Amino acid sequence: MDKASKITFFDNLYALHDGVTDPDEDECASFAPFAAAQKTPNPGQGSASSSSNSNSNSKLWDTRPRKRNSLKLVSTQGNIVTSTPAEPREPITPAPAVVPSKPKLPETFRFKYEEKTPRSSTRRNSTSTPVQKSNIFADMYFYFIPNNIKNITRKLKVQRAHEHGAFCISGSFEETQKAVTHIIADSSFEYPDILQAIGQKSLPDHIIIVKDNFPSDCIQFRRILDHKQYMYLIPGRPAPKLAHIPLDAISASSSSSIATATPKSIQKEVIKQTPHNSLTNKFATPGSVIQPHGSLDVIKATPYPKRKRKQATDVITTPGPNIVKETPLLRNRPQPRFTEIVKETPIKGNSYYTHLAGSTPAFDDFDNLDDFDDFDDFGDPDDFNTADTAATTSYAASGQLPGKHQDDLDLIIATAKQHPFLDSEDISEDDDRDTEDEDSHENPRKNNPRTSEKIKTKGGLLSFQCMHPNLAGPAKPADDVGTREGNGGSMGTGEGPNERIIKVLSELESHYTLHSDPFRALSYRKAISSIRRHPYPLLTASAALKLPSIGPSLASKIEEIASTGNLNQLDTTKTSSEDKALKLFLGIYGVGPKKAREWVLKGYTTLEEIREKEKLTEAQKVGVERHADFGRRIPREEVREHGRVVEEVAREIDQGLVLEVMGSYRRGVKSCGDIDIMITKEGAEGRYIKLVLDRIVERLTERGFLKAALAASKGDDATDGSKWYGASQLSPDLPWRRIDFLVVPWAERGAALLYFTGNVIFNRSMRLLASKKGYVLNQRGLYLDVIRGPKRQKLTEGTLVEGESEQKIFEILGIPYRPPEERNA
DNA sequence: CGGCGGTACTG
DNA sequence: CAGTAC
DNA sequence: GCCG
Repeated sequence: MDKASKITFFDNLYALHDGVTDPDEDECASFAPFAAAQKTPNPGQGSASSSSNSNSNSKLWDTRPRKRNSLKLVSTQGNIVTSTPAEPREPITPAPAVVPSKPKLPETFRFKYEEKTPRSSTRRNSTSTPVQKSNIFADMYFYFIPNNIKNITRKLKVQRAHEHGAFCISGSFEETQKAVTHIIADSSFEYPDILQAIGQKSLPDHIIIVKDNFPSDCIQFRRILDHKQYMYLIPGRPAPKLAHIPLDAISASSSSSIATATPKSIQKEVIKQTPHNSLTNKFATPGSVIQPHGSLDVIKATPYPKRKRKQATDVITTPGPNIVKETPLLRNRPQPRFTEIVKETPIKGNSYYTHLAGSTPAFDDFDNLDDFDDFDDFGDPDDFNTADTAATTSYAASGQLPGKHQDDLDLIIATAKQHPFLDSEDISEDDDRDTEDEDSHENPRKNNPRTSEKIKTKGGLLSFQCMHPNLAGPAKPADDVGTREGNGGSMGTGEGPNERIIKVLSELESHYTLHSDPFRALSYRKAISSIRRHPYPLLTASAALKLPSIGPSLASKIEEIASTGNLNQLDTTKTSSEDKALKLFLGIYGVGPKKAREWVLKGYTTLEEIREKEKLTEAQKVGVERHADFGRRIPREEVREHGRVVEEVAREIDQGLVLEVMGSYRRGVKSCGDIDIMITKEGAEGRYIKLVLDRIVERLTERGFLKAALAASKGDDATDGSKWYGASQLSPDLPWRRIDFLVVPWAERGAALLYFTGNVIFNRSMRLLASKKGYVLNQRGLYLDVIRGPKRQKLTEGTLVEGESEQKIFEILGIPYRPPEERNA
């Protein structure tokens, strides 16, 4: 069911650093997303700052929204703006051994708040925000480092920690350290930095030091996670003197000796730790121990716990969100030229190759290839999403776009819009143009009269160019600009007013992509695209909020970037080794997010380790062995040669077979990620063709051309979708190549051709177009009247309108035919 | 709160 | 069915 | 993480 699948899906997800909102699984409706609170306006706030004196050096940070709408605290001058208690309050210095009873916080104990985002409340309805969301951090004393809330992100972290029961201490560490149970360090801090920050030579073992993603992870999973997980560890901290204690033992013992929790937390199996562990409890160091499934063992016996358990397990093992620094983004890559000429395929000599071999993922160096094409024409979710973004965003601000990739797509859309057939449709565009807001909304439903006008002016130009295939070609690969290391704050460089923001968000996006949070990554991509189309510098959250695809969370991040030049969350600029490994493993054919993550958690970092220690599926074996090969681009000429060989053999078997090399080759691109070959025959049944495919494969294998099979259609008469994925090699001195055979019924060859020729972005826009007109376009054909039931289930196949001819599909959709070379969106 | 594309093969 | 690929 |  949906619920189930959702849960399992979220199994994959990581607790995010600052996820301002909790994923909010179904069971925990009680945890209102923080964002909601943030949005809520702040009516009477008069007494708030009634604070006063009390210059105790140390205080608790009370970030908790008091009423149900406060927030937006002001950190006037950077330093701890903390609240000052109205009533003078003793510095908190509980005796170490004594468990401090939870102090009641004075009502007036709070930050100063300020109205900051005027329009905010209109955008999202404000959910009521419980003052205390949970109590998982009860009796924990957090000392944040840096110990201030200058940074909005940190501010939020403090706030959230507090909302979940933690005491967040500010002020001199010296004075408060007896109370401190946890040091929450900014991810950019290493152990020495921390010592320096608090002015200590060393730290007692009982104080837990974790990275600042720890609290948010705990909150997300509503458990105190094991702080010893690598993603929370602070680099450089000396190993504890105590011998390492097996987790099992610990969790066992701890689960029984756990302190009580609030009813709610019990319900949620939140295990609480006792504070001030040290003396009495040396082994069961708080946090260290607490395994989420302390209580899971109980559950184990119940019928359904499988999922639960799994989830819990995942929780423990979830690697922290580490930011990947460089990741080539599609949009930054140079646009391919569509010249047929293949001049010396640019294989950056051996360096590229060896680079790959040297355990760096193949995808790293795409920017270096002077001809770039999407690595994976159809499978890459990124491409998909990018396409989506572009497809739905249209022409806006064409002028400002110095040849970005989306231009092409915009063209398609613009073209479509201009087409007579579509004119009557609701092809909307954006809303008013009064503000700086240059954007079009994604799914606007209104038919703005001015729209057509705009299309004519702006779109007119586009549509003109649309007639000229190579529009996007000359685009200057703007990769240098703004990509430079430039630490400088607002380094605008010629590119755009918000390059810095875009760059930072891009890093986050690739981070989430790497860590298998595809939809969050999608949101980032959309946001980036939106920002990119915004011709003015974004300075405040409220301004950013006005852009489409930018919500509260991103808006606050944008403001932070605009003001500080970067994002605290990103400070970890250094790509962690875990991330590198993750990336490496994800690059292996047959290895996806699950496996890659599992392996990383096991501590593997190289292919060799995997090869030796892991049991692999057949495909994965090939993937590991040929990792370097598969990572390499295939020169167009070589693709052609592969095609030739296959065709030759095919013809020996049946003269009537029709073969076509699809994919990026068909689009005329100079180097391809793989080889896609369609096999069909007029009047032939699917079953026959399938038999033929088997024979072809057989022969090619004998011949030594095909080296390995990765996946193949089931023997039975797979009417359609008969396919064969594998590897081929032209000659012993060349790399193995990924090659796909696709058996297609004659009647569907047009749709198949269209679909498998791509590129993804183009496909996307075609689909979008089709759906706007009430069609469904897929790899089998163009359908009309596909009826979907409630649960998005297809009730009716719909009637096939066209599948044989690409041209006709274009025709029916009402757009001019575009030869493959012009489909490089 | 659910959707974010839709389908097929492997184990 | 989950994981992966296209 | 955003949108309808």
